[in-house]
Amino acid sequence: MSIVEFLSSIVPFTQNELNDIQGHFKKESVPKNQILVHQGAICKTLYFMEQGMGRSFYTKENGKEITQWFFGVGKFMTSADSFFQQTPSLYNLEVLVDSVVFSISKEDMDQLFAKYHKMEKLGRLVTTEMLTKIVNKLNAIQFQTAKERYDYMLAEFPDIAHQVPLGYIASYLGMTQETLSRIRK
Amino acid sequence: MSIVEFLSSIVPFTQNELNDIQGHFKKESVPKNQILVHQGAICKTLYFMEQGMGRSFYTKENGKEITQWFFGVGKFMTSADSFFQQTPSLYNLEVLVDSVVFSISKEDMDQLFAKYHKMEKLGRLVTTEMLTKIVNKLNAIQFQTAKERYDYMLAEFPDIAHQVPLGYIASYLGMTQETLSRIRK
DNA sequence: GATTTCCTTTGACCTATATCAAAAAAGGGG
DNA sequence: CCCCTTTTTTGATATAGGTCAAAGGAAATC
Repeated sequence: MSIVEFLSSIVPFTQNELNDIQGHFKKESVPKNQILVHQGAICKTLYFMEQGMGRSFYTKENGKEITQWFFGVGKFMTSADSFFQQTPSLYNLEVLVDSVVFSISKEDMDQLFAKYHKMEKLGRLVTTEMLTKIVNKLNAIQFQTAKERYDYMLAEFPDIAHQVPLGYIASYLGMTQETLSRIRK
Repeated sequence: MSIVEFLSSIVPFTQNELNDIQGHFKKESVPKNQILVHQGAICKTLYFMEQGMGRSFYTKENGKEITQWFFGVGKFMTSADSFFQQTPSLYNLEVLVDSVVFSISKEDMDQLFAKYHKMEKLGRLVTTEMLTKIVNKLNAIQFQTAKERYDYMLAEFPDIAHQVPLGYIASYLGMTQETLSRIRK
């Protein structure tokens, strides 16, 4: 899914607007395992995942990695907090397979928000959708058994669930890899 | 904090705009324990808490109530999902003490979003802030001990933490009332 | 002020999941 | 195709927090 298709699917931009907006995005190929943003750095770029997949994760004091979110095709990938408030990112942003992304800087994005009311609306809608998803995850984590949480994962990220190491999923779901391994049977 | 003060603190509206916007909100006094939205109903109204406090909660099959969020002075109170997507609410919305709210309907809100680019921006910013807070709660729930979670609660809702029944807080934090009681010592 | 209802604490026991350790399986590069 | 690394599975043991039950306190109602 191209960024133009994505934008159009949410808010009805004119062709001219789409051209202008698209001009602010830069298409990039990113090789597997590349880190787009490091924990502690300020995230200056928003990415749209055209092809591939990624995750955000942080490293605990004990060195263990905790996956915080997965990003599939057709999603915006960023450390939302860090990008929008320009504060140090709590997470690393990593591409999990060879991917193609469209990137845009904070300044350009702000410009688009300011220029197009419709873009601001799109921003609001996308943020609302993200909010809903996080609430879903929260409910899963807080009130469901390990087994049910895995089912939630399969439902939320069907395409991703079978393509990443078990440990990534386990930490995303707030359980150990051993537990997840036992559950899958 | 009045709604006008709140709006102005986020986006610089003109006096005319503020007057127009304020005209769409209705001031209401709501008595303690009143339910503003019932689980399963579509939430048609957004509330701004001028005075008082509230919570969202749902009732599990076994009859137990789970608090999902607390709303203090100067916050918007709604079942975000239900309000923005007009889908059945997963939660009840309840006022915990005698309160004063400003209410606005979905239609009026959409009108304001459409009329004022700045309002759309405000919507985006408020949603982003909420997103950040939910992520914080998620981290607390997922990776912290019961003791640390209580500390998070005290930090996030200092004014509310000491004014509501222990059970409300316990379920919000994903633990039993007994556990929370033991922790507080 | 007494009574009833609600809220909080305490105690004994239990269970899901964590931890630690190691074996088994899968995958990738030369 | 083999070796080395990474990932997954399995086993044994430990523990935070849950569950159930009941006693104390507090506070609303009459």
